[in-house]
Amino acid sequence: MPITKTTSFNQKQNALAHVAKALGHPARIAILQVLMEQETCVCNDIVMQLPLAQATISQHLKVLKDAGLVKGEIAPNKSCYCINPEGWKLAKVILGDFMEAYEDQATDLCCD
Amino acid sequence: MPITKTTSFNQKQNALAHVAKALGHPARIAILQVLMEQETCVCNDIVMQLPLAQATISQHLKVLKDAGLVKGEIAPNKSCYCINPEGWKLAKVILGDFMEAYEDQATDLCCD
DNA sequence: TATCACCATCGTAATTTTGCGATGATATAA
DNA sequence: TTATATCATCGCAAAATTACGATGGTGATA
Repeated sequence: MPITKTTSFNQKQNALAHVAKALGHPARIAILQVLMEQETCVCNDIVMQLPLAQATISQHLKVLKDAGLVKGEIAPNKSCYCINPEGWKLAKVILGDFMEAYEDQATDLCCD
Repeated sequence: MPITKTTSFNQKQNALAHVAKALGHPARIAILQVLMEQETCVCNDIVMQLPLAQATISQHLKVLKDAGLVKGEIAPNKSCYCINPEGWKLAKVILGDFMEAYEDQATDLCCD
């Protein structure tokens, strides 16, 4: 595979793709929803609420952490895993800006 | 892999993940940006503007079509590939709703 | 008809993702 | 000290993604 993904595109494109990719799996969406509903940051309720093994959840959480959507203080026993407000806000802006960039002025001009 | 992704999660979660996944690759972002800048729907400028083979672009376009973000009338010669206004709007809502669902009320409560 | 431009699809190879059991590490509770 | 609970990580297997060359199909053009 000659083309190396990350070097061929600019920073914005890579950043956007990175966040979107993290959201690109239903399990990860479900995990985020659990974290949203959770007032306290107590964790591992995730494992109970989802039909996935603990190792799998942990893996998904890592992806979400890498994307900056989640942060976690791994204080064993008093575990803490929650949404990263800064990262979330940034993701919202990045995604929002991109989606807003297209205004459907061409609705009637385009294709059929 | 016992758990079959699509059956274990609800419709909304799958729909969201599906769109996000389509956005989860820099090449696809770049393709959409080309389509956004393109007033006319003339295509294959994409192939010229990106460092990817035609077959690869075509594959990415298929992913974007499946996600409803792009539509294409394959009228040979007078080709037409453009952003799908309806699908785009829907994606914007789906993504937007999800990202808005989290308000950072817990910024100070959470973790550290 | 033969050629050209445009695009989908097939076949293939490398890489990445996904999922899970097993294992280890760490702090608390018994 | 000995469990127990919580979570990360390793190792493995199956599946999906990514990229490309080659091929084929189709409409316009020479």
